[in-house]
Amino acid sequence: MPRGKVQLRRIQNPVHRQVTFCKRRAGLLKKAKELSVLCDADIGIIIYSAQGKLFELATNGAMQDLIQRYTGTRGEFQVEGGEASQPQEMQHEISMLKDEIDFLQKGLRYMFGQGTVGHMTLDELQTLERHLEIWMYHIRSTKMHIMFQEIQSLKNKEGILKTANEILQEKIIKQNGFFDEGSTTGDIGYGYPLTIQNGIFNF
Amino acid sequence: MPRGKVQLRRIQNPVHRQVTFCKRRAGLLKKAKELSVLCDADIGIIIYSAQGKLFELATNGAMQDLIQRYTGTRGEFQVEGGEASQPQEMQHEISMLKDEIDFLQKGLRYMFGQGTVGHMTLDELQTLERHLEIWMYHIRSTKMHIMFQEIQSLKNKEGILKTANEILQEKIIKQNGFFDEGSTTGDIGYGYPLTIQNGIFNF
DNA sequence: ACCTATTCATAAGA
DNA sequence: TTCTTATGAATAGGT
Repeated sequence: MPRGKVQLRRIQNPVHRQVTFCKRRAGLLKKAKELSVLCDADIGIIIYSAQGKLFELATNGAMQDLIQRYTGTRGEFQVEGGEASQPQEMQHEISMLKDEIDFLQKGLRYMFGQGTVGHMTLDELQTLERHLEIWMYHIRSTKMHIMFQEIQSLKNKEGILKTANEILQEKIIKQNGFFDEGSTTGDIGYGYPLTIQNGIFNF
Repeated sequence: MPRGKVQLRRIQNPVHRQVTFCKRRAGLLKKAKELSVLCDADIGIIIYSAQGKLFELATNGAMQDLIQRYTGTRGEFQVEGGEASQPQEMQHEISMLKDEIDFLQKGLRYMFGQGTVGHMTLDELQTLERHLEIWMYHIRSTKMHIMFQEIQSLKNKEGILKTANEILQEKIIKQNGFFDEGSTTGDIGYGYPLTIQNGIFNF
């Protein structure tokens, strides 16, 4: 909403998520109260945070009444022995999440294989996009690594050459001191130290 | 609110009240769904209109589970042993799986910035995919170009050093020929030509 | 149902 | 946590 639209997905940052939870929860309950008053409705809200904390609202003051009315309305539901269904729900959720992760991996096969992107659903495409990003990341990382190796190798080579060069120059100067005062340095006047720029790029 | 603030009391006009009930009810349920998704909360809402009509929402898909959880939480209903730890472990597993999915999703959002990928059409997504590939291609090309420049620069440097080195060696040999037959070459015996491998990688 | 003028809700930052 | 503020959302009153 404000300061940038928000995505309809689980907020990644836990702190951010918690703050938003507080704010929006307050907003939701406020809206519910308003609706109840304005339109003469009975409203009950039960909120369980991700941490399992309970927040509730019953505009008629008694959630139990509302629940009874609800359970009475839709049949013979009994409040008892709720132990079985809860783990079942969680099992289901775990299964769903694992399926999503599995699909992320399946995406690679899609792309490597005959690339049957044509008949994919919107959801599948979105998932595939995520996978594409990861895939490209790995490829890029590998390439970077190899190129760094090459660069390092060349720099080492450069160092060896420079050292050899210095020794050779010393040798010449030394020899010149003994036997020759001529223009020897002119022959090797390549302008060392080199002025070639290093650090063209940074990572 | 708009077109004049509304009083926080029961709307007198029945037609007006009914319209407002519909609108605000929809808004409330939408907000609840958003809160549920954004903050990973389980939310149940029960609304009885003044006429006794029921409207409900359960973000986890099962209002009855929520009611059971609720009555279990605040009632004296006992949890028989063994089953208690299981849900906690599953909660943890769910959290881990969600984190993993979050991680996979983070990449795309990063690239699209604050992009509103959430509510795009299939065509828009396809276009976006093409743009993504082109974009990545350009980024990669630019990086490759810069790295090639660096490599080329290093190779040039290497060539210059080698040339200088050869000239220096020739000079020494020449000087030795004139004045000294000693073990001059031993001093610069760095093993040229170099044996460092080139072509570690290919593009 | 659809359309604006307004007010409301709230994300981000302090 | 609370306050501020810029901005997206919700919606009251019409059509």
